[in-house]
Amino acid sequence: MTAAATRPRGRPARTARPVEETRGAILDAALKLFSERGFEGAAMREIAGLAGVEHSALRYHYSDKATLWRAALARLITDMNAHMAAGWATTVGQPPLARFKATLRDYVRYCARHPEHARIMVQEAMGESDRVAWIAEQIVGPQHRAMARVLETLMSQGHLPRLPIRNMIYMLSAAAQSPFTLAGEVRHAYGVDMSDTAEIERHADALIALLIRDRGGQAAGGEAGSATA
Amino acid sequence: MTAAATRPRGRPARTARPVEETRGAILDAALKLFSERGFEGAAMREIAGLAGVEHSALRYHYSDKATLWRAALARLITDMNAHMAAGWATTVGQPPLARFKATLRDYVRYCARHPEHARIMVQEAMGESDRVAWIAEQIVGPQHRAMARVLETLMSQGHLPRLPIRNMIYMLSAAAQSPFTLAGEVRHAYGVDMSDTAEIERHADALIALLIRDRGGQAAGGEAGSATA
DNA sequence: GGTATATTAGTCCAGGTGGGCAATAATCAT
DNA sequence: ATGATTATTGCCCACCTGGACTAATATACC
Repeated sequence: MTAAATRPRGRPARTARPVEETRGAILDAALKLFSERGFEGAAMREIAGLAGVEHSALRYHYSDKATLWRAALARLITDMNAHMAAGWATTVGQPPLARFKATLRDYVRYCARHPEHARIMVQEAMGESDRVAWIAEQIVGPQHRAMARVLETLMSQGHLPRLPIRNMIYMLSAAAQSPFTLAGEVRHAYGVDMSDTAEIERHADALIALLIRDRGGQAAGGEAGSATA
Repeated sequence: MTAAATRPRGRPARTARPVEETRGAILDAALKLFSERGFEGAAMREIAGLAGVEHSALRYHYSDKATLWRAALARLITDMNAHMAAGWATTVGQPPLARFKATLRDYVRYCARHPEHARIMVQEAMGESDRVAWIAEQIVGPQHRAMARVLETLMSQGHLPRLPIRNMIYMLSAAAQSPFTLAGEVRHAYGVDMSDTAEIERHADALIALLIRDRGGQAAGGEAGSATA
């Protein structure tokens, strides 16, 4: 793992590895280990090793462990916003219900590719650390405000069951994330690899069928599977 | 905190504190800290302090950190099985759909009172530790087998949308647990205390309304709130 | 060329970690 | 009474932790 230790000392040649790449590698490693072991469980030295740097480099780029954590999460949400915005752009012109379905499918795909996201949320959502407050303010707040508007519209049109918005949001996101957040459990219990494309699309189908009430009645699972794989 | 440190050495007098009580306190503390900080993040000494013992006592009763973890989880599922079985017994004689609804409500109540449960599942479901395998075999397997039978019956009767069972199970449990697992986030983002009884019942109502399709059409939220608070 | 700066590697430290082991006191079996 | 068992604390260890600090060196700027 300590793939470093061979690089010469001093500032590297401009051709060697651009700073952004180093920073990116560090954030990737941080995200992976924070999500697997939690904030306290993840060791700076291990993050450094996974990123191919010496542990002092972490403290050069990010002064603190807490700062590193915040940077890693900030990049995560930047990536998510980009992903969701891109998906949203491809459905422009379609009717609202179709756009919502497509967005749900897109969100499931995001959850499948970034299971760290939900895992970190769960890990931090307890203790009294100021990280919870940071998450609630920076991530949850804006996200939920945006969702609430869409959900209310769809409820009033009868496409979604009329439920308290907050409960709906939590149920919806949890249902989307669950088998990917628990991918290790699924693998052990069922021998199924949730990163498989077919499994991802099947879960998206299931989520849509569970939520959407179109044609005034049961939405059997059949109509899905349409989107590009 | 370290409420111990004053107790004299040697075996305590029979009147002091029965062994079972000590063991129970240790398991309580372990569960709390494992769920808050993860396996690596939770320190044996801190668990001991919370339980009011010296850290060597942990290694006397449970030889290993891993053994302690397993003991804590074993007691957790014992408690859950007892809780669910008790609830199940109170609905004997009622029609299957009513029993299912009551069980859902009961499960939501359990999730609210034991948020550590789901949190530990998420925390462990990743890494390559043998704890995942243990969970999958000891907990997830039996639980899902039991649920699958019930869900299939209800699907064939049209009370639930017909979806792949596995996806249904993961969506259902996640939707039930979510706001309690993330209680800290909810508190910061909405200022709402999810351990409040009214909130618990409201979430149970929402879950039931989301899942159940009775009368062949939309199940609006109204019909719930019936059960005892 | 010289100087400042950016970025790395490596060393050190005080404190915490899980685990090993002996000491001690209450209880139990004989 | 005595010796074994049980339940507990106290202390030791090698190792790991986050962070502070130093040395080294390639680039950028003058």
